[in-house]
Amino acid sequence: MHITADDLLDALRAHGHRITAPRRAVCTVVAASHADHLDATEILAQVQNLGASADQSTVYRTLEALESAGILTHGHLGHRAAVYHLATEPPHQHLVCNECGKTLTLRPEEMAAWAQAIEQSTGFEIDPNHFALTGRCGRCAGRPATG
Amino acid sequence: MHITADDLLDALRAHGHRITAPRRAVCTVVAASHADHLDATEILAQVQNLGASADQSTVYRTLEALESAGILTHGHLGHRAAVYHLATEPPHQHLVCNECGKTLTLRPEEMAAWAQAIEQSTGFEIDPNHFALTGRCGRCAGRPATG
DNA sequence: CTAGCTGCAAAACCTTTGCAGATAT
DNA sequence: ATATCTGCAAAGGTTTTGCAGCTAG
Repeated sequence: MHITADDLLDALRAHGHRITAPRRAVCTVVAASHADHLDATEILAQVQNLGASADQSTVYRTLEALESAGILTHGHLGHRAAVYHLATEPPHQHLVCNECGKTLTLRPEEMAAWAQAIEQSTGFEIDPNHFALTGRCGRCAGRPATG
Repeated sequence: MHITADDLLDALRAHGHRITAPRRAVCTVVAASHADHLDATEILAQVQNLGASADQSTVYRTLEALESAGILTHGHLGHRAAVYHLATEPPHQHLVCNECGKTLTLRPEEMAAWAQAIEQSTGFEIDPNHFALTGRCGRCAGRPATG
């Protein structure tokens, strides 16, 4: 089951944050965008689409509150603004093509073996959500996928 | 052998760029920092340490010229400014610890098998230089390296 | 000579911050 | 009642851009 706006509001409450109209709107947008990767500007735009009003700084502060409640995280897809996703989404590594800008997502299984090998040899525990890897997609590299 | 400032200047010339005093200075700094990862501000500072003068915008424009000549690349280590390194350095993936900020470097062999697996299943050709991966280092995760 | 480079200054971009007034609890 | 939140406006840091003049080739 997907997280709802109320779940997010509950998480805020549980962490001692207050519930206000702008926060309700941001939570509604974030809950509705569970699978997308919206940046703060896009979140603001959708809040306004809802007929609500909020300042950009309020959006950032609300997103920060959600992150501090452990229910939201942000990551970086290339040079654009940070994108936000629910912490309950399965962790996934993004691959962004330098040439055409296309983003693909690596499933956890495709990361796991490698991440574990790194972890064993270096002790380093990779957080796949935070930064995308860049390179060239199959089309741009002229090397179509075999799978 | 390492690349010298003259090699960099030759590369610029070969790509139809002109050689000027600020460019000589930037190339000297970049050649001298072959193993480091300097950002544009640090490069400017070192240019000035050399007694040369250059505007920040000239530094950026020179770095861009070197990149367009294919001899320099930049990458992102977390949220700081972009860092530059010679394209002739062996490709290496950086791992940056979210907690203590420590950066470690993965040797090409540690990337290769995984990168090839990704490439075969998705066609995507990973450029390991561009973005660091984040996570927690062994010390911060309380999980010391075994190798 | 002239295309390309320079410094300066200003803008763009994303994000954070200071503040005085408003509001949830 | 009061700690927290809000909007506004301004600043932060990095990078880009416009421009008039300078300079390498």
